[in-house]
Amino acid sequence: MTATTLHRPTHRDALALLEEAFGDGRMVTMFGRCTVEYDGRATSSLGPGDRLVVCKPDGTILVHTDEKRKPVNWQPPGCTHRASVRDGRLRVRSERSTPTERLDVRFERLEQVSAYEVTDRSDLRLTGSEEDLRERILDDPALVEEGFVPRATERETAAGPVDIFGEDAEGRPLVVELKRRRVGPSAAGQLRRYVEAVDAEFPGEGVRGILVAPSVTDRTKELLDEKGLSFVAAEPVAAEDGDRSEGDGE
Amino acid sequence: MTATTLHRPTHRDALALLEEAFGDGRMVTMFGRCTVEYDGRATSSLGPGDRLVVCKPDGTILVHTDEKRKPVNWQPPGCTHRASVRDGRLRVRSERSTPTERLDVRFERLEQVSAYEVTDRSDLRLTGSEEDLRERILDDPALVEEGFVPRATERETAAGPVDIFGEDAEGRPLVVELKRRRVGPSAAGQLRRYVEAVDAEFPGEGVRGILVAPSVTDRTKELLDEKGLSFVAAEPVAAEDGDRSEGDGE
DNA sequence: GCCTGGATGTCGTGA
DNA sequence: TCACGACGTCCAGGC
Repeated sequence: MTATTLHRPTHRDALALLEEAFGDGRMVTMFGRCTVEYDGRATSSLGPGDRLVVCKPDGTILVHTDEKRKPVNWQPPGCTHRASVRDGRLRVRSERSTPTERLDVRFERLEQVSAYEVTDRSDLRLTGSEEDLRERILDDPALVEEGFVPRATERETAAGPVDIFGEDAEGRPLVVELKRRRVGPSAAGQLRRYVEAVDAEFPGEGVRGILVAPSVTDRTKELLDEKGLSFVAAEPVAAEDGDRSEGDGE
Repeated sequence: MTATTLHRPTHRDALALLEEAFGDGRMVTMFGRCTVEYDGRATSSLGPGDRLVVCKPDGTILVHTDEKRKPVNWQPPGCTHRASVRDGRLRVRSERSTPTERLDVRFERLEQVSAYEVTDRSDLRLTGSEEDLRERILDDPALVEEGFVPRATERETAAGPVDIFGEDAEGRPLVVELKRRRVGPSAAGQLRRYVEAVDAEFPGEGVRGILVAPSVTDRTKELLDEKGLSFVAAEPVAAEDGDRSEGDGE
């Protein structure tokens, strides 16, 4: 892990560092007054302003202003970065094909350039996802309803894969759609399509559909009722029973 | 526009710069070996590794590895950043309420800290959006079909606002759903919901629905056909007729 | 504040 | 490669 930084570099010096860093897979940040042109899936133009530009060795480029979580401009992984000096400005160009996309950042003034070497990595562990909800229900199918017997996950249907497919206490086919958080009408439509597809496979068997999520919007509940579908409240992680006090320390 | 940088600072020096920068609204970057803990809408834990951390004055914080476009951890705008030294490590904590979310970044080694002052701004101009497609069609409704007469945009229905509502050459109500790029089955479902809602308003008038997009997937085309809906190919920006030669210069 | 739907969404997975 | 759906989606706009 090292960091190399140039403060108010000449374009020539900045160019040398950029080419070196792009070549040996270092991460780069630039800060300065620049314009940005993008052409690809859409087309955009960003007038002069102060921005932070991040270039990653996997081909990602991010242009950040001092607001918002999303970069104002970017390119996804897989792009090729090149730096050059044109008309007295330092230009960083990032391109890819399929789809054809190009991003040009032109600095009229560069306050700082840094190159960082990344050596240590470690993977993220995340809980609270839809997969956690699925595991929870497979552990305890009664969370959906008494007597529910899961038979398959991601079972293919004409309308796409069903999250959990099984039988209810009466032996009727049961389609379960999972959502990790509060849902809107689209989930009701999704479940309806699945139930119709499965119904076509098991005519006359009275296929049922249940949406499992922490909660649903009012409109969604109406839609479910109209279609003869059900909602069951469940969270991807078991709710805590006690409240925690949270101080500043550890 | 200024940049202040500390190379391999002591935690004490880094803390002083962070507090100063958080206080006067500067953007901050940090690079070093750190762990990250998040708890909020989900829960995650990231073991030690080299990362770039960006703190914005609007309360955004981003933790980037050397891969991917998305930060591995983050907080959205509106959070409060605080820095402190705990157990010999520099800790940056970012919190918000509604929902309650907390992010802790703990540096065991800090290679560099920088604070940037952002003064100049400029807004992004973007073309190729769904709104551009709408304007194109309102300019030339025959792009949808000969004789189409738009009557309203964002017209409210029981299923939500319809992109363009109008009449066909026969005077029948026509619902137009716009998508700026190639679409999947969800768009067919969305259009179907709109058409059903409008059909309930104009019983017996033979309400029609047309999906306008650059292209659709095969499955989506099937779904549209099943429901008696149509697809018309159109791009948000007029396609160029000639090919451009693209050199490296300007 | 909640709800809704677009996005240069990004990202993983499977065919 | 494309299609499809999840995501701590983010985000603007309405109410």
